Amino acid sequence: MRYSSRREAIVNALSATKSHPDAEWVYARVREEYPRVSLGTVYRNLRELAATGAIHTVETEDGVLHFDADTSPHAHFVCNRCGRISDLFDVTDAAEQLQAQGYSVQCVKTVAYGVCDRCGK
Amino acid sequence: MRYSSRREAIVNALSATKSHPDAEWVYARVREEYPRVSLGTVYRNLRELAATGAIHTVETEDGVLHFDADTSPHAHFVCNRCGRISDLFDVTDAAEQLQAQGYSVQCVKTVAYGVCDRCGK
DNA sequence: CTATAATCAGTAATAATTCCTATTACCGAT
DNA sequence: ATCGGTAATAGGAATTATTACTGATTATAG
Repeated sequence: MRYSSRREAIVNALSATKSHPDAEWVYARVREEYPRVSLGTVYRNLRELAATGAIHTVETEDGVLHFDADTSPHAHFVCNRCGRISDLFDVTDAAEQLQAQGYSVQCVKTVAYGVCDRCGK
Repeated sequence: MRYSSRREAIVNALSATKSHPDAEWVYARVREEYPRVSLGTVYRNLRELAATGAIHTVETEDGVLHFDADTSPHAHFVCNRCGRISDLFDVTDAAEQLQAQGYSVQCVKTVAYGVCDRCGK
C-alpha cells in the first residue's frame, strides 16, 4: 500500500479523536483539508485500512460502521440512546464493571472473525 | 404482542436450524408454508423479536444481520471465507480454543450495548 | 358479535456502502 | 525532465439490506 495524501489525512483525522466516528464524520474532517475529496475515497480508504488492521471497526446497532485508530486490544460499549461509543480496556467481567460505573448493560456480544477449520484446509 | 401465524412460522423456521440464517433464508422457509408472506413482514417480525430478546442477532462483516433462536448466553465465530457462523459456548480464551480446533482467528470483537451513565440519569 | 388495534401484503422509499469510469498523481527508469 | 506504468482519486451511478407507508385483514377483549 503506497503513500496517499488522502489516506494520510483520513488516518490523521481518526487519530485525533477517541469518539469512534463514522465515515461521514471522517469525510467532513478530511474535506477541511481536501475540499474536493469524495465520500467514496473516504469509504474505500477506511475499508482498506480496516482490512489491513491499521484501524479497527465497531458496528453500532443501527448497522453503521464506526472507526477507531486505537488498535490496542480493547472492547467497546455502545449507548443505544445517545450512540456514544466508549472504550473497555479490561474485558473480564465487562458487564459487572459497566454496571458499577452507572451503565445499564442490555447485552454483550462477542464475535470472533477469521477462517474456519474447513476453509483453512 | 398478540399471536400471529406468520410470526409463529418465523420463530419455528429459526428454531429448526443452528445455522444463524439471515432474513432472506427465513423468508424462503416461511414462504413454503405461507407463499404470500412478504419480505417486509419477515423483517419486521425478526426486528421485533430481537428487540424483545426472544431471538438474538449476529452481524457478519458484510453488514448483513443473522438471527439465532438460541438465546442462551454464547458467543459466535464468523468465517470470513465461507460465511459460516458457529457457536462458542465458552468464551474464556476464545482465540486459543479456536486455534486449537483449526480455526484461524483474525480478530475478536466484544461489544456491550445498553444505556450509558449520562443517558441513564 | 363488534370494536379496535395489531398485523399483513405489496410497494415505494431510504440510506449506507460499493462499483464504475475517466482522470490524475506518483515513482522508478531512462 | 520526461516517459510509462501503476495505483489512487473524484464524482456519480448502482447496489442491497432494511424500513416506511398504505389500505386490507385478522386476532382478541369486552
